[in-house]
Amino acid sequence: MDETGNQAALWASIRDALEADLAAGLYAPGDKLPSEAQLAARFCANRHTVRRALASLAEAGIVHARRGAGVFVTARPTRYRIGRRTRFHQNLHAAGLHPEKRHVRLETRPADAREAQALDLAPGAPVHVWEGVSIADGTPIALFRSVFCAARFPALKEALAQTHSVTVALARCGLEDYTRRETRVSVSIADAIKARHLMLDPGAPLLRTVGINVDPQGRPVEYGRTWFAGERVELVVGDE
Amino acid sequence: MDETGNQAALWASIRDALEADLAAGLYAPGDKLPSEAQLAARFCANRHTVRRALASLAEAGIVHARRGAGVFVTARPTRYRIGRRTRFHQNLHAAGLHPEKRHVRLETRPADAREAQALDLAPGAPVHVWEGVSIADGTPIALFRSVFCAARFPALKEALAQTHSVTVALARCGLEDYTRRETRVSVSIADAIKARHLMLDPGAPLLRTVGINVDPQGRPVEYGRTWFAGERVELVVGDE
DNA sequence: ACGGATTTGTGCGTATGTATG
DNA sequence: ACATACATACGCACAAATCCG
Repeated sequence: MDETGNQAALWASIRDALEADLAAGLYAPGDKLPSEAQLAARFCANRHTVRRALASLAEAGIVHARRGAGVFVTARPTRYRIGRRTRFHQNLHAAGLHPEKRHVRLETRPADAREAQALDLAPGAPVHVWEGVSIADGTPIALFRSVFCAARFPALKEALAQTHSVTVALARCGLEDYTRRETRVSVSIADAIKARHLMLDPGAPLLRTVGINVDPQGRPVEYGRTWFAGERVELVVGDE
Repeated sequence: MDETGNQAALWASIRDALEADLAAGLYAPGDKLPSEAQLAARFCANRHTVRRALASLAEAGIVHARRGAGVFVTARPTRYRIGRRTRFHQNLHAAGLHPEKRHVRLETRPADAREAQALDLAPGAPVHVWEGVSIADGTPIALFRSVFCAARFPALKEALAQTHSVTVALARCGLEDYTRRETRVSVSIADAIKARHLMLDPGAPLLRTVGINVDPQGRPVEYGRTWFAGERVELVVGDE
């Protein structure tokens, strides 16, 4: 019988008990659960029965097992909302996290072909490039690279260096508002450099977004690429 | 020198030429490019210069190299738009692809906790579950699992079996219109079963979306989970 | 760098209760 | 009443990955 009827199966009770423990914060995200043998002893059940319960939790993405290591509480992915008004600080602050941005590179250089096309500039036109790591509550969330037209926003580089915020820096340069025209999402694999910045293993899956922010007249102002740590982020679209 | 202004660097020209070839469809996704030596001969440049161009393409995710094998065109043809009006057939048909859905499972069973919560049902309430593979031009794009309230749409199972279309089947059951309330995007890793369905290697990264479609009154009607083949799909959000 | 202990993954065998026809 | 199928539960053994001294 499923859990359809009169009596709950033992494994389902174990799952519920573990789920309650997790909800109560007894085990924090990233923590290792007691070994299957220990759990079997605690619930006075066979290890297979415990495994059935753990499988149910794993299927729901609540825990995940690593052979030889243990069963771990899946770190709650931070929900990152993407839409017409994607703002990093607002986004994470609303989620109760402490957002932070660390500089990796900030320079002015000629645009390459893709950047020029995205920003509707002549190839080789000077652009400000800001690269950094987005951090929430101390753990790196994403690596970003934003490109802006340097001719239109001459003072943007200093503004970014001072404010660490695209929204504020653009406002200082006279742009009151901007919106996201389109975001494309794909997967990519962390190379050695991205892995180091994000504190991941090389080869870890990343969520790659490419977006263009436009001014109220619809002209592109920012060409942004972001690589999110796949295991730490869930993107949310809709319901703006 | 970079492409610092006056004159385009040779490697950039080579990259642009290759990119044009790719855009022209000269090399199809998955194809192997000519060897670096052959390309060097074609462009009358040193192999290092060709490698610089290929590196630029690889960095953009357009090609990827496999040591000892060659440089391959990254298969990322399908841009799949997600938004308030996500419709599989429309979506791919608009992209000039031939969409198709293959049944994997179609059954009625009690809802599990998550499904019940998503659809706002009592736990264990009967739901129709439709699972299948979305195919575009013969290659599998995604694995989907859709859950509907069986009490509200008693005839939906047959309608799905006949029409292979959520939109049409729901219309037959009296629901004229529905919209996507929210979509969550995350990465996951293909297990053996998903890999077989999607014709991928186990361990390949997937784009996982979880979405809820609601009727005009805002009541949830479909709880849909989809696993896209990461290397074959790019999700597009915005500009609806 | 290596070995042994720990932990999860997998397979098989057995037994029992329950729903189905 | 009976056979069958299925989910549940337990036990044992070994493989594979990991951890730690």
